[in-house]
Amino acid sequence: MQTLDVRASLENLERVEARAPTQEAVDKFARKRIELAKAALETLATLGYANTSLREIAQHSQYSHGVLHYYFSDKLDLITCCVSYYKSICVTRYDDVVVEASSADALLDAFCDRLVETLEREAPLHRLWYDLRAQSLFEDAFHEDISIIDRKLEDMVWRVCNTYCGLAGGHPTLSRASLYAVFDGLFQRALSGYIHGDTGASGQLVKEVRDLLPKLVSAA
Amino acid sequence: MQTLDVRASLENLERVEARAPTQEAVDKFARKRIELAKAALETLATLGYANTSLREIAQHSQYSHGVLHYYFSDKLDLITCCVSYYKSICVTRYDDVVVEASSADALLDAFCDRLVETLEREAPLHRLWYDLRAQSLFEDAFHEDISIIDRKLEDMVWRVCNTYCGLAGGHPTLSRASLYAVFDGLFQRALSGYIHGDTGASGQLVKEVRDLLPKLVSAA
DNA sequence: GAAAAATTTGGACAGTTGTCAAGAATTTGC
DNA sequence: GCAAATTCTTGACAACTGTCCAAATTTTTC
Repeated sequence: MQTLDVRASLENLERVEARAPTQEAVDKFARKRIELAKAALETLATLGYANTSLREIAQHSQYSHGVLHYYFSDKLDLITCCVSYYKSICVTRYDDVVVEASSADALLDAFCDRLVETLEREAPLHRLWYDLRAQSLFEDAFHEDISIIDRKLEDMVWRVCNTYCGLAGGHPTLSRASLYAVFDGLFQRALSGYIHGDTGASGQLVKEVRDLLPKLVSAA
Repeated sequence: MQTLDVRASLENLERVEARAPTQEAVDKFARKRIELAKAALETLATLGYANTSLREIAQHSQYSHGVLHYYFSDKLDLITCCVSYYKSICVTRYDDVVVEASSADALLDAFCDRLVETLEREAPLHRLWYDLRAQSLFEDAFHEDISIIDRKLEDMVWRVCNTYCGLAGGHPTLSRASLYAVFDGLFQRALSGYIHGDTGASGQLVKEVRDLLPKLVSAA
């Protein structure tokens, strides 16, 4: 069992004299955790939290079910790791859209393109997000990680809106919370439509956003 | 087993000659279904969809677990019945607020009061709604019922906003979908805060709504 | 290349799940 | 008040759950 050793070295890293090999072992262990979390995320996104068991997760990875308890102390530990990994994927989705924007219209175009792209290509992952966010209303253990991501998503929306308004020569009329709420809500509706076979869902989302965003900038 | 008989009479109601007693039996059967769905809703709201079993539901009712399969064909049938019952509770929450409003300010006051009241008094029920809406992204069987409620909630928000704007001498600047999205999103955030012990969640929600709604009415 | 450590496997466990059925208890119809 | 239909209880079932562990396998270390 390396688990405890690695954990210990994670906490007492400074006091360990043979740094190099231990550090490497820690990294290796952490890398495997991420690899497994990645596989777990795929299964979770396919089946949903309520219908996903550890055995199912293991079956969709290249390992047996026992290995999960070698790298994770329990199911909660695994899910938490999944959420952390998810964070690293999702919160920077629109960053390049923002920095590369040269005009308000160009930003709006790029933003809509990216919205549709992530909606259609990562639909299962998005629905898992909404699933886990709902779970956090019942399981306190999820709350902290989920709410951190929620704030980061709010920041992301804020950057887009604020940059757009700046390029349009004004500033946002709505609060950060309201801006996040409205875009998240529209996206969630489009996701539901897309998942259930409404082929016009993406187009409708773009139409809504194109109609909405210009209204949210104050007169200069 | 009355189940099949009642089902049949539900479908072939017109062709049954002895109307009175059969109809009564049907009603009785339906009433018991609702009674059980009510109890189930409470358990679901407490534990969440993922953590609620039929035995748990039965334990919090006054019946044994076998009775659930007498009144419901399977778990899905029960949940669906719960969702239908939930609909009858939720979609008229703000109706009297709308019809009794005499001025825009009065409507805004009453709306905020009602928001806080339902947030704090029915928090578990609200989190169940978000939970089940997320489930509908994985289980096709849920989708239809959930999306019907979603539309009714959108209508509800629209009535409030439209009435407010009318009293203020204008009309809403945002689409129905955007209006629902933003209020639902703000409410969801407040719900999360309230559930996790943030005592300022209600106040923050009211502050957001009071700031938001006036901005959503066009110049006459 | 042998000893030691790390990693993986597969089975076992106790508990839970949805579902079903036989019989007891209750209500209904006459 | 009795027979029939109903409602309800109880126990059983097979499958599945998270967790743990001993042994097999692989990798690392010297």
